[in-house]
Amino acid sequence: MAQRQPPCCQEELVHREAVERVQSLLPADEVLYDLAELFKIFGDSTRVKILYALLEGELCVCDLASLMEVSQSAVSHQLRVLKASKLVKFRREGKTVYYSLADQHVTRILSQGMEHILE
Amino acid sequence: MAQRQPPCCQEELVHREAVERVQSLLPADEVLYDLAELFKIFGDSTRVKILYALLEGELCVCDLASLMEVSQSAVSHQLRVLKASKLVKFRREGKTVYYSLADQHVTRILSQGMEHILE
DNA sequence: TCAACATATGAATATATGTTCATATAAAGA
DNA sequence: TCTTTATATGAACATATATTCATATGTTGA
Repeated sequence: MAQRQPPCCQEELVHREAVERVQSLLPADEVLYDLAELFKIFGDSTRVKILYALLEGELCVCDLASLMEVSQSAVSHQLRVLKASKLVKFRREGKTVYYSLADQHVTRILSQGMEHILE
Repeated sequence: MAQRQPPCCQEELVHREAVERVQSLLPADEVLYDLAELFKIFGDSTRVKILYALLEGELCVCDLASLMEVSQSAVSHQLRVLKASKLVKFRREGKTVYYSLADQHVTRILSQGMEHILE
């Protein structure tokens, strides 16, 4: 994580003012770390596909498994991740567990990303 | 990737209509894959920090290195990734290379993510 | 052309993470 | 209670990826 590196921009004032200004404006490292962790969740095609599928409404685990074309186990593991990040919620009905999106952020994040891609 | 799994939801119609409907609405696998690849870029704290820093304006590589507290090499490697995803652009001025955000999507994606986190 | 600096990049390494396999838990019905 | 079905989870393995180190490339000025 940290490092000590050979000279870089030794000319004293790299662009000191700029760097200091940005530094004062940057969110705390912890926040940036959490943010990265959030995006990491979206950074897997199985999970993205699950999220996209849930845009249409709730689905049970095996519905998702057949959609994804991955094993029930894999889906379940991923749902666990999504659950932990509060991106999805679930309700149990007998043996079946139905998952759905937790809030609107998922929709917005997905569509912003999609916009970038489709350009 | 693929799999053949023990019975899951054998009861014939999992929720066949729902699954088929969602299936017809889902973007192509390739698109979903690209989308995940995009988010993967945001899923690293060094890169997120770089992007956040660039929100304030252009910075050179060593400015970024000192902000990030990582080596010049590490920053450069990450800038390469960001460049490849068209999230940042750059201009050269003598020996110095200045990076800046490529478009507004970065801003929007970051802020949507931030909103989710701060809840 | 040579020296110095800013940046880029290849190789190696360490770590993170997704899937599979086996199995556990939970609910329903006989 | 026993069985079946749906889901969850732990361990192991394979792959992906971020950083470091060494070095290359590109630019400026002497």
